[in-house]
Amino acid sequence: MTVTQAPLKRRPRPEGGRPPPPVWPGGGSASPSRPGWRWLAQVALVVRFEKGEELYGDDSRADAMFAIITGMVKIHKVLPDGKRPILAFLFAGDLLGVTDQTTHAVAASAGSAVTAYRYPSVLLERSLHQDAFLEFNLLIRQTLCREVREAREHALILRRLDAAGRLAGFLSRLLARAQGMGEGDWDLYLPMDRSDIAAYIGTSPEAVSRAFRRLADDGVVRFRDRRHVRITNPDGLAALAAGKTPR
Amino acid sequence: MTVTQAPLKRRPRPEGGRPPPPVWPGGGSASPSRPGWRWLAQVALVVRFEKGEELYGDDSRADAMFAIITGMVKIHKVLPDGKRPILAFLFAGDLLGVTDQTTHAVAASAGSAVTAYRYPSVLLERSLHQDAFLEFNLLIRQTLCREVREAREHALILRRLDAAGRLAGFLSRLLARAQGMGEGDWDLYLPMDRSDIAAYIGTSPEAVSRAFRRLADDGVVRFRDRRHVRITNPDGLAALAAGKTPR
DNA sequence: CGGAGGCTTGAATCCTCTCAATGTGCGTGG
DNA sequence: CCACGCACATTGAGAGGATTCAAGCCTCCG
Repeated sequence: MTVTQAPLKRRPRPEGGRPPPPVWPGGGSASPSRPGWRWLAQVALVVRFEKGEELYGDDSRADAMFAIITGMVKIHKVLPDGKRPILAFLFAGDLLGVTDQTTHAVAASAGSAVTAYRYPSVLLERSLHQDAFLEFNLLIRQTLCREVREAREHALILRRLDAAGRLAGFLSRLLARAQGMGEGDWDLYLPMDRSDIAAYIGTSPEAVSRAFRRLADDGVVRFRDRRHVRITNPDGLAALAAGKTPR
Repeated sequence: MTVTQAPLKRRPRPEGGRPPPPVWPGGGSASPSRPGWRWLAQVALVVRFEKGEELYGDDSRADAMFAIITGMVKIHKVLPDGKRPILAFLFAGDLLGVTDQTTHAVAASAGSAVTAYRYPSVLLERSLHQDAFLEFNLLIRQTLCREVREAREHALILRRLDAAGRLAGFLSRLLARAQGMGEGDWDLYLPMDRSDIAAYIGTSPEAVSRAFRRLADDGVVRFRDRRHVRITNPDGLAALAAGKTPR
């Protein structure tokens, strides 16, 4: 982790990254036009992580939370056999590290180069008063509710047994998120590689490859290159995602 | 839903149910000895649901939250094909219906006869002041954090491909919960039937049956009857649950 | 231009799912 | 008190899809 700078009077404007679009930390994908958590900036440090670096580890002390400015973060667990199943992908604008325990139950690592605000809990507790406290609680609640929703959608994806269906569900969520943020219509950038997708939808990279091929053969998607996919048949994707072949 | 009574000056003491033990609504399995949310009782109605009745439906208005006094509640989603995958089981002491949206994203229905406190959001908003508001936020945060943790554990269970492993994971969580509440050591009561378990671990009732048989044959568990199981080899169960055959 | 890593494809094996039928337990009614 | 019936639970057989191991291909970067 690299501490790039301490915030001065104003939040610095992040330079526009290309694939993952920068967004103000607001805790939600739906509302970049939040009242603004200016008070949060008082205790924020801007930090940078290289791809693969850990923001925090499994069972590490929960001494800070983060707001992603640019980049992609993977939430994962480390299993006794060395597997690292991915439980969530987080992007610009997302908050992570929120808990009510003294230790994180999962690990977070940078899926790409990541810049983020870091909010040490100690400083947060000290600096929160009155209105700020109220807004903070609102923010936390929104963040946690979103985490619950996303975890449940993830569970619904994982229930499916056919890899194509799971992949379709995954793409649907990525698409919904991108469109919710005013992104380009049907063009999707995949910030993660095949094995990350596999670790998220609970299958092997080979199965992901085959599922992509199937979707492409069915005319549901079309690849520009390995990381850029265009949804050519949204209804077909939705049908697959909705559970044509659920368990 | 049946409104049994409006709370008077004190929270009524629920008569001791046998299989599912009654617990004060405290929002967590770990802390029945919470400071007590006495102020919550001001707006609470005690309601009763028969087995199968819905506490709230998919996409219904989020106009109240509940605290379970006795019984078991299933959180599920209704899929277009009629399937009703179960996302969570909730028991005495659990809070449900917490959200930051105007509508629930999932449905909740009684898995057994259920008595619960019902807290209409309108009344909650009106009656929360100062200290109560602070405690309320704490309660909400704890509840949501727990939901996130449980949803993630659920996802980890769903990742596994062998039915025995998934069932072991499910039993482990049930056991941890029971023991966390000071329950009998290694005897487990299953408040749900086989198809509910199947709907939760993402498989068919037949597979659940076969997985149970396998666990029994391996000497990991032993059935007294269909609903009472004794963990005869906790280490073996943990080994299976931890991922002997993960994906 | 060369190498390394990621991605894709191929073939054999295993497991689960589905469809059916049988067995068990509980509640009801006679 | 006993017998019946319904719902749940278990068991069986066949087919389909996924996982695994292994090898070849492509792309990107140095």
